[in-house]
Amino acid sequence: MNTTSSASHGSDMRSPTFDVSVDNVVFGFDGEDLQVLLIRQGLPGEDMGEGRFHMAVPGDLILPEEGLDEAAARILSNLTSIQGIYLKQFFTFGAPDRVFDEKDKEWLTKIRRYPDRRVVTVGYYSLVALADYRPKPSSFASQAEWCPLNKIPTLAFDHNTIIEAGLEKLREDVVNKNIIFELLPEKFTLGQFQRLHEIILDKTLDKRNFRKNVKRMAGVIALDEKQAGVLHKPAQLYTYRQRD
Amino acid sequence: MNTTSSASHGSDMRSPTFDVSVDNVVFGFDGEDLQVLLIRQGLPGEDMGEGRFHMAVPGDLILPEEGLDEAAARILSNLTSIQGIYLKQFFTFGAPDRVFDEKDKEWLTKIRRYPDRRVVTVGYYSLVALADYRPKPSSFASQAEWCPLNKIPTLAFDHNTIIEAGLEKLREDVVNKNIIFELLPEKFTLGQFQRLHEIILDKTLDKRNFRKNVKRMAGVIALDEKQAGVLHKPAQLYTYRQRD
DNA sequence: GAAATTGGTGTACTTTTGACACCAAGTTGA
DNA sequence: TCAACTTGGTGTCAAAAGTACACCAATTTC
Repeated sequence: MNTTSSASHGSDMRSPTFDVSVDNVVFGFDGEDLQVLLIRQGLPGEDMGEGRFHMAVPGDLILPEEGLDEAAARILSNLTSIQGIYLKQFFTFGAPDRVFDEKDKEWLTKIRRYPDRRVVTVGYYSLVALADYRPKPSSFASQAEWCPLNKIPTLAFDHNTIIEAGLEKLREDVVNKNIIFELLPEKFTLGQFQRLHEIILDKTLDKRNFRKNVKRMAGVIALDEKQAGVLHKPAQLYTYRQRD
Repeated sequence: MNTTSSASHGSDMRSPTFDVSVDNVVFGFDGEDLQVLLIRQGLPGEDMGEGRFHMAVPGDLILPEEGLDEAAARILSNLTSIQGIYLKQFFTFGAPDRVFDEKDKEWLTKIRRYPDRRVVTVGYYSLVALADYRPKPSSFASQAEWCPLNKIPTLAFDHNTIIEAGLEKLREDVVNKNIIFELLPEKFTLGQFQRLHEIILDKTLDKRNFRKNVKRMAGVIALDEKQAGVLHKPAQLYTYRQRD
């Protein structure tokens, strides 16, 4: 029984040591495509030749006195200028072999005090309306870029898995919670609204049925305003206000 | 920027140290009530006077080479005799002040090598049909007991919060996934089935409408068998087989 | 055999979902 | 200036799902 340990919150003296990180899958919608924010892994001044470094989802070790949500918000505010962005914890990844690629191990050697230490990472996703918020122009932001969902390359660690899981969770939440408006700009057209649904749910929707549902939706308000500067019939603009 | 750290997976040398644990909210249904498995925190031979120790949800630190699911399964198999129980990760709790009660701190001093180390815990829930599986009679199981959902006392750490969150997740999953059968014995009555729904969803359902829905449900099969030894009209038994 | 308890059944109405086709208002460029 | 292109915008019908509702049946206990 000593070797298998207790189920009553530890009655032996083993003491594994872990790092805990937060990885944040930032989804952005520009009215056309759904994109994910990626970071280039490289130190300033380093040779960034093609294929020498992985891209990764933004993330960091949590600080000693920092909560998880707090860490996720910090990581995000280091990259984008605007605060108050929607953040949601969705899954924790703790496989012992999360780090297996040699490039990733090398990278950890450069930036971590204990590069071999096992890291358990808490996955968050964030939602950003790209029309409203732009990446912060800073030394790190210069390494960040938006990547369309269907063009994501092989990433560092298990980050492809993390994005996939985040997207899956986003899908569920779009159906069950009221979060999709976090991806829409303040003023949006019903075309954009429908396109966003279609991308996230990965299926085409009937235009008339979709609009029928929007009419039934609380909080979606038609504005006295139309799109301008588009090369077709301008669409009416709508906005969303949380109902009480 | 040095003090706030990088968002590209750590470009400084801070190295916080954490323990990572798994806490498992085990739900059991006995045909009447929904119950949660609790553990009495105490070492063998210790004074277990009332109020001297907290109860807690079963949990343990994860082992150095162990995955999260694996840890959750180990914790559970140390308490119940049967394997293959449904397990699901639902949320990770990492507030810096998760341990604040003096009794809890004292307890950690007894069982942990580094009792002051911050612990991030990954919450799982499990589903058990009590008619089929019984707690394992072992030195630890003797400290475990089933507690009805509405009679849960003040628990150790943030375990009341963890149970609440687990129940909330269970609720969602009962609606959206096909998991409720994990709580039902192999043979069950429609009365039990409906009662289980009512407890989990916390609302009463119409009997006739409920049964209409069950008929529409794939995988629920009426058996050629009736309840026996009950003090009222015996009910027909049903079973569930996952459809292909 | 009466009382108590849970099991078991159908119908009518409302709401939601899903399928489906055409004209309108702008732009571009021949 | 008009034809071609592109997206915006609209209604109806049928099927499915949800909701409200009341009575008799089978067993046990006393």
